[in-house]
Amino acid sequence: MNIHKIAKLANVSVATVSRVINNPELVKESTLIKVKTVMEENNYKINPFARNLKKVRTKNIIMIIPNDVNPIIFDIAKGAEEILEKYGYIITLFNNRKSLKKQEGLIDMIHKNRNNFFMDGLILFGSASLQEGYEKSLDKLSNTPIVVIDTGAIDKHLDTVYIDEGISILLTLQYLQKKGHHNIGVIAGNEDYNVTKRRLKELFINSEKLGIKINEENIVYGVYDSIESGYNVVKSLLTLNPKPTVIFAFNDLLAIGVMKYLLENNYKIPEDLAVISCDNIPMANYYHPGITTINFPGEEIGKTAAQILLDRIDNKDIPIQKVLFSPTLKIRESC
Amino acid sequence: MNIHKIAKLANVSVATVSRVINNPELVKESTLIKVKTVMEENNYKINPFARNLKKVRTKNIIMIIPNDVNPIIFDIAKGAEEILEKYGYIITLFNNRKSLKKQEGLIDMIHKNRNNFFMDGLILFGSASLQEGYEKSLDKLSNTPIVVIDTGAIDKHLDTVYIDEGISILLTLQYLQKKGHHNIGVIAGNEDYNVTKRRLKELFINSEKLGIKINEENIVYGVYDSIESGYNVVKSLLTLNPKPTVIFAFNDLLAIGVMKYLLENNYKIPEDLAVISCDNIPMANYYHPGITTINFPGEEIGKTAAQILLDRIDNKDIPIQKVLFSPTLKIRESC
DNA sequence: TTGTATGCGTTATCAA
DNA sequence: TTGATAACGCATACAA
Repeated sequence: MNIHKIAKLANVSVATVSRVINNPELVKESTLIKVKTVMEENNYKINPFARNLKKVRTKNIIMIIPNDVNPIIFDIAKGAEEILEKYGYIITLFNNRKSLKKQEGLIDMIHKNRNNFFMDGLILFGSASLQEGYEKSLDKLSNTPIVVIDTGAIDKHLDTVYIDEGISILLTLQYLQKKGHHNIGVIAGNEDYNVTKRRLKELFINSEKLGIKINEENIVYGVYDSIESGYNVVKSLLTLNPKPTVIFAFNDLLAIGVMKYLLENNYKIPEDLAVISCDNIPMANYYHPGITTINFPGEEIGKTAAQILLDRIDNKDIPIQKVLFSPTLKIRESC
Repeated sequence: MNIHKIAKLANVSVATVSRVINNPELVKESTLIKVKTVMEENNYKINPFARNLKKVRTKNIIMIIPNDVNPIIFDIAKGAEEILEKYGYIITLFNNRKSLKKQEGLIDMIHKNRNNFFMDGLILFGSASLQEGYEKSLDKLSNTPIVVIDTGAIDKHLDTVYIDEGISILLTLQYLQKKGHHNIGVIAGNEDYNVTKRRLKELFINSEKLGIKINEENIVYGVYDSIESGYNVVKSLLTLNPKPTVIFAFNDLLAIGVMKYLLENNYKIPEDLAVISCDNIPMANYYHPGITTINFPGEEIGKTAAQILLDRIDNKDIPIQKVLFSPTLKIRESC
């Protein structure tokens, strides 16, 4: 069923049918009703391929997320939605697990997939998980409006909502110092992620600044989306001498793995060993004991990203925007 | 930059350029190289709108998920991926939070969005969350191959991979009986979900069969994706007289909310009060104590769904397939 | 091995 | 207020 058949059935021209769809105010009431009835009766649906061949806005925003675990994503999506829906856009979360499994660069995945998806713009969550050299891949997407939500380094060429990891680390270290912890065990996430490198760099800078010493051997690496890795890698930190008095995990999932191991082995948290981390996922509140963790203002971040994207869609020539968000520390029982 | 310009620049016809893209084996080596070079130099990208106007297979499968929480989804997706990727398909998780917020029927959302996305088929997870009357909406999608993964009632008209809730409930009750529990508190999920109705029905059938009495007042309702609701609604069960000796939550998130409340209030689990639930999300293993829960064979389910979908894409006229999967009980410390 | 011509379903321009 | 028709970019049957 296409526009021609509808036209024939309604005894009008294709142009009139098109007007009924796109500019109904230009069509006489009676023909409008007639055509609409025919469309209804025949369950006519517009063909987006043909339509977009004429370069009409799709009103679709796609948000690419690098993994299926970190729940801050949904807060961000919620915030972005709130803004975008005012302008008639639909936001769709797009999560290609396959590309992750294959260690394919995120951007290359987008590039490949964009041929298969309509969109007016892209919110790209987590250059954090992008491999080195992704900037080159990004060029392929030259004409697509993109906003990056980034916990790693600031990219020069793109609009970016940036989460200040320096503050995360500083807040954590200051709090630990205040609590009297001098010996910190660190469980970082995937070694090759920008966010990991960035946090470690900030860790060195800020610990030096505060006069806290963190030995190389006190740092181990887990996998961000694997609770199990937290469970496993903490063991090596417990063999250190002197033993750390607190474990700083780079996200809540790692922290949960750590705590499970500690609880199973009859450690009291935080008395025997404290735990602190980043993300403030809902589970951080409902684990027992509750997890002290860095909170990122997800909804605000989403709203800002959406606004910037709309600006960019509206006018490709405005200057690049960078917005910085600062996290806060959510204190619970684990530390 | 389009196929015509490339043709002109390379001094060949559009047909040849098209062949370079789609049937390179039909093109002479030297022209192939020449055309490819020109395409490269001009950063030529195929226009998917024009291409799909010609009804080419997109090799895209979309999996619609009803909410962003239940992690079994990712197991299923993993299984489905494994099969689909053999045939060159890409599976994409598609999660439209907006439609959920608005309580819009899931199918209506798909219908609206399908105009904006290319796909050869659809894996529809959870008629569980579909509202009554969704079958009518489904008709709109008449021509799209669909496989439903369903924990609720079997739909007559669609290929379905079905999870046997009768067995889930039976296994749970048998285990509780064996452990000597006669007074069971039940925390069901959203009252209007098919999966909830189905489980409650099975609960009545099987408890009767086993001679276990479950009073109406022992059943309260939470919200599947809200840990907090589990935390809150368990309170009323604790005021019952006699007090239940075990809480049966309809999913792990609810169970975690329950356990958080119990642990905060110095209940010993399972000595003072046991907890059992459904889903076996990773966190069920890493909560402390570990949660005894019903395990669904997610990967197997995904593989089966993918295979059925491929069959359907291949031949629209084969009879409807129904496959039933049985869950198992994963015993940990909470019960 | 390559080229010509046509159709895919829609929108937009122009004329009536 | 409506209609005829030319694009849009690509794939393909047919011809050469």
